[in-house]
Amino acid sequence: MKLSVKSEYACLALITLAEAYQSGKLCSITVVAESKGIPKKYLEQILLILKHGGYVRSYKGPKGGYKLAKDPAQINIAEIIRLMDGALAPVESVSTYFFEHTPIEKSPRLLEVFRHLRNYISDTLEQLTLDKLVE
Amino acid sequence: MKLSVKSEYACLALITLAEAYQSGKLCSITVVAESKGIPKKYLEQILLILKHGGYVRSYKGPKGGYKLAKDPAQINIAEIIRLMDGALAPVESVSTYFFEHTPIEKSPRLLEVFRHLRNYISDTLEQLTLDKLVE
DNA sequence: ATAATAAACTACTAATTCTATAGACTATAT
DNA sequence: ATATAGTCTATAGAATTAGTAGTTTATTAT
Repeated sequence: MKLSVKSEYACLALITLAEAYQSGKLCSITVVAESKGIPKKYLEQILLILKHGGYVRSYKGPKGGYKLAKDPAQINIAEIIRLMDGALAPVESVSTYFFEHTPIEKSPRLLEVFRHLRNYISDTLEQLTLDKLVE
Repeated sequence: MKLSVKSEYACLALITLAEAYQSGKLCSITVVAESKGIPKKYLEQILLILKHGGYVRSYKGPKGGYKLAKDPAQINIAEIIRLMDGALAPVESVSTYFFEHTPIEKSPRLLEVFRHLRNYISDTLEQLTLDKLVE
């Protein structure tokens, strides 16, 4: 019931890019990694996933780097975590994305509570867009 | 951001024992395992942890088995999950139990949201006592 | 007493996941 | 041409998870 470091890194990287969004400037992997204390080679993979997900754009060569592909207000934390870690659900079977049989189904009331928690977390993080996270 | 199977098994086992609580009858590991579809030898370990945690009492020998050590209304799901899986926090650094440095600290606003989620999950599961889960 | 039953305990293993590193390749600005 | 910066694939070490195995201890019934 915890967030992966990978998701945390993804959020931090996007926040960094969101801060640079107004100026239109690019940020290199190195700059992002150093500003947030993220291992550079690991961040590389994370940014690639974000790129394939359509959240960032990249430019090669000197003066190259990354920038957000859309407005910070159009990117929410829920979708980022889902992209990096999979479903947000506290229990797999509560997920709306997959349905796997898990033992907890044997208690409908417990399942109900976890479903509620999933919705709450989901709603909260869907409303949390990058513009609300820039300093 | 998901619950372990171990926690799910623990909750289901306790619900089973809560259902037998009024009658005062004991439930053997075999009975609990079969009624909830839990691997018997794994459940054995889980019940042992619950016993050491003071949640259940056990009796050896023929006619032996397990029963709750306290009233179902005195046992909440939050403490069970903490016992089995550790802190409930969606992010370690939000935990009140340990303080470890995690990357997310670099964004106080994000940390704030996760802290809120932790409290919400915690409060919800602390109010969820076993008596509310019996059929 | 003894056999049967059921919990207690310890050790182990197989698979998966997570975090991170390595290195070769491609594109681009100067 | 060269340096810079992203792309891609592979891999490795550690930790965790879920589950199994086997032996020991206590208790009940015969």
